[in-house]
Amino acid sequence: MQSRRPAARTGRPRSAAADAAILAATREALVELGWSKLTLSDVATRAGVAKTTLYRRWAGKNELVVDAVAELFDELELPDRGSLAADIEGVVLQFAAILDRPEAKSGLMAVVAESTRDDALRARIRTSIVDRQKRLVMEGRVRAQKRGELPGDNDPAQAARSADLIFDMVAGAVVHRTLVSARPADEAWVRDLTRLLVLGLAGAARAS
Amino acid sequence: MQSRRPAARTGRPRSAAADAAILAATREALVELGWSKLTLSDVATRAGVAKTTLYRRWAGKNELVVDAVAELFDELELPDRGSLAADIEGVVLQFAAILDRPEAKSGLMAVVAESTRDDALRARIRTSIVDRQKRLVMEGRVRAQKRGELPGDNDPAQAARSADLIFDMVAGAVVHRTLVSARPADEAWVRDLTRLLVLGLAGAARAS
Amino acid sequence: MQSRRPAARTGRPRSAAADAAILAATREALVELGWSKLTLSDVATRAGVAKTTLYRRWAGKNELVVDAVAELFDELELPDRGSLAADIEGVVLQFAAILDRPEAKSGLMAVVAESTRDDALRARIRTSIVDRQKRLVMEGRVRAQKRGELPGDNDPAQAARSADLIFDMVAGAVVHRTLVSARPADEAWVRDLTRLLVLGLAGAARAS
Amino acid sequence: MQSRRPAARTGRPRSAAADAAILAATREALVELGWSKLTLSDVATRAGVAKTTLYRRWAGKNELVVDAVAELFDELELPDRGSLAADIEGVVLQFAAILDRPEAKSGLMAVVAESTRDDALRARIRTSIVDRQKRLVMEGRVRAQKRGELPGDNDPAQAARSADLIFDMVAGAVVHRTLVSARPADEAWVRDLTRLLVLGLAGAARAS
DNA sequence: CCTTAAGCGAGACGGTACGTCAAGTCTTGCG
DNA sequence: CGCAAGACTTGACGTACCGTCTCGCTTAAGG
Repeated sequence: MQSRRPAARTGRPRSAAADAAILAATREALVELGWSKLTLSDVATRAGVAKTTLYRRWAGKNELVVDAVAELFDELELPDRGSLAADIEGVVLQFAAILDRPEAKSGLMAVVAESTRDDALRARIRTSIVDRQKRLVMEGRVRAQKRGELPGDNDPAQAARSADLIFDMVAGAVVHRTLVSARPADEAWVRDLTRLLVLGLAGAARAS
Repeated sequence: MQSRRPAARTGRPRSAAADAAILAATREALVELGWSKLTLSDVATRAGVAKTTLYRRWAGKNELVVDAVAELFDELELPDRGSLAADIEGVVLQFAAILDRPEAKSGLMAVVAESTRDDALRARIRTSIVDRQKRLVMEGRVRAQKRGELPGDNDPAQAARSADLIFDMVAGAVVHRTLVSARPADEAWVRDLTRLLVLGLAGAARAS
Repeated sequence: MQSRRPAARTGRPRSAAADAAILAATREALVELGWSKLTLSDVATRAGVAKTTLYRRWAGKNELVVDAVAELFDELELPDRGSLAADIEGVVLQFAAILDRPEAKSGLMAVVAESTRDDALRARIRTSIVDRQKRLVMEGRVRAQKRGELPGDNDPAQAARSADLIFDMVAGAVVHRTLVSARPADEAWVRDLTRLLVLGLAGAARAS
Repeated sequence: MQSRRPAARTGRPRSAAADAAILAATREALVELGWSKLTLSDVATRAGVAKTTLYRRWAGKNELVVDAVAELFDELELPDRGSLAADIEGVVLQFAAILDRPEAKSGLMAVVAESTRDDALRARIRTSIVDRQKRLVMEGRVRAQKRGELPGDNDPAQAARSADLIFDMVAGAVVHRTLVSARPADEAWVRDLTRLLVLGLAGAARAS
């Protein structure tokens, strides 16, 4: 999660409790203050930790917030609800629920914005957050193929392109709905989204 | 664009040139420095204007950047390319091109992130940027209905919901592709996106 | 009092009332705010006058305050109380009373401090304020000589030196008492001061 | 000299060198710029210190200048020259020499002016500067009494009043001579001042 | 068990930007 | 041309965080 140190074997080991306290304090501060007013001094105080301890483990605000937010997405999973549409609805609702929490709202978009000028940060976001979700898309696709809801992949490259597209559309739609349009991604909306998507996929399967 | 003052007729009038210079300087600074390293002092210097002049017209960094970025979207338009799919492709490519510019990338997501904690800012974003694009969706819908590509609106409320959904999906997908996935929203990708969407709409029209 | 303009005969003449209003407003602001927090904008507002009008007549804060304070000293006079000691006591009490007013306290020392680095300002202070008081010393001396309380001036240069010394001692003592020691220059104190001074002068007269 | 903190034993200790550098830089800036153009930013730069360091130790310009000027008066002492008159002359010349230095001229009167509206500042001036000098008056008085030049104190309250008066007269005269009259408090002038004072004191002793 | 190297808290440090304020100038339109 | 109004440039203000540093103390592993 944080910078790997190459096997320091002597000296006092780092407190494991501090990490958890810091990440929790970060989320708490995100809720209360939002990204732009969050300060590392404040986080350190909340965590009952010195500023130096914090800087020893994270390079700065961006990295810290990525890790703090990433933990929120660990709870995402893909339950088997019996059909492609139901599976999608389930996972999208989970995603929307996470994104509706203020610590995710405030933090996630901000680090994405920062990542437009910081490749290392973008890589960290991808590793810690995005790829974790994309895995769900792949699993859902395989599961739907087993069920016969989607055709098998004749062309693997085409399959990857399709997965990327679906992922951008679904994740993008939820984010846009939640943050830009500022309206809730509730069950009705998710049902409409899923319906449009599944119909599109079905049409594409017929056409190909 | 900035706060309207109710017709002050006495005293020296505000320099109109300064507004343009400031917004241009803001975009320039966004390109070079990105959102988080952009400072109002620097913008003022670039614009050849005093910091106080800047604060007299905008409440802060957020408001300024919204206005600076909003001007980028003024060039969006919906050319008639003969079919719904072609129209969508055309406008999405325009949107993607704007979003690919560094001043838009850096600035837009940052103010969206800020807006999660600032209702006035969100309203400003909506007025200055979002609604301008949504108008294109409405126009495209009407045009497609005239062509017979889409059924007429039996239920206006349902039509609005549908337009909102499409807008969130398309805009969200482009944003997610560009900023999160960090891959270009090029013609091939846009064609795939459009195809999936049009098939979905067609399927929905059949089903209803 | 203010900068002399050499007979402008065309255009709208300057409002004479404005001068008085500005100086009164300056004293009022001195009372309320003190020297360092007094601003020319505020003075202009109080006087119901534009800032430009103020700058057209005074070069800056220092000059304005000198003139505003100088008017306070116009009321000083040397009443004939029948003896040197009584005359001194009378005028010193008057001086102490003026110096006790907050607009004098705040303003006078500040401009004196400024004048250590500004010869023109020092000259203005001397002309407008100091020499007006020193005249009283000279008058008192002559009057005492007429009464036979002091010997005539055999040596005019020595007489001038003596007058200067007395002036510095008396004025300096009152200022120091009032501002530095921050205790009132009341009747008892003035009587002690006068007694010491008159005894000294008498001793000097005997010794020469 | 600055605010006493009650023995903080944790954290990085304050640099002692910084204090000296800041006070020296303040005096240097007073010489070059005078009180009103002295800025704390400039002082910080001269001292090779961050502005925050300066504000951490002094509340503002006034407090800083008081301390910077106070150090100048540390060199004052009362040498035993054998007679009351000679002792007075000696110490007055020292005082005049200090007051003639531009950093004292510029700074001292300004803070006195400010102190008319700031009781804490006046107390600081009194503690750091005034009382240090007044001690010299008391010592001189005792020494003269031992020599038989002045009568013993029958009435202690009267003695204190007398000492206060002498102090205000002498210090006030030197200040007035130097700053208001703007003429040097040289040996001849100091001799005249001392003579008048000693004659007055002698007369008072005879009369009582 | 005892050295020893790192972790740790506290908080001072040099910086940079903030948003505000006052100084003094300039630009309007009105009288 | 005087004047009121108010926008303008300039530059200092005092504050807040940044990320680094210097202390003195604590803590575990390894000799």
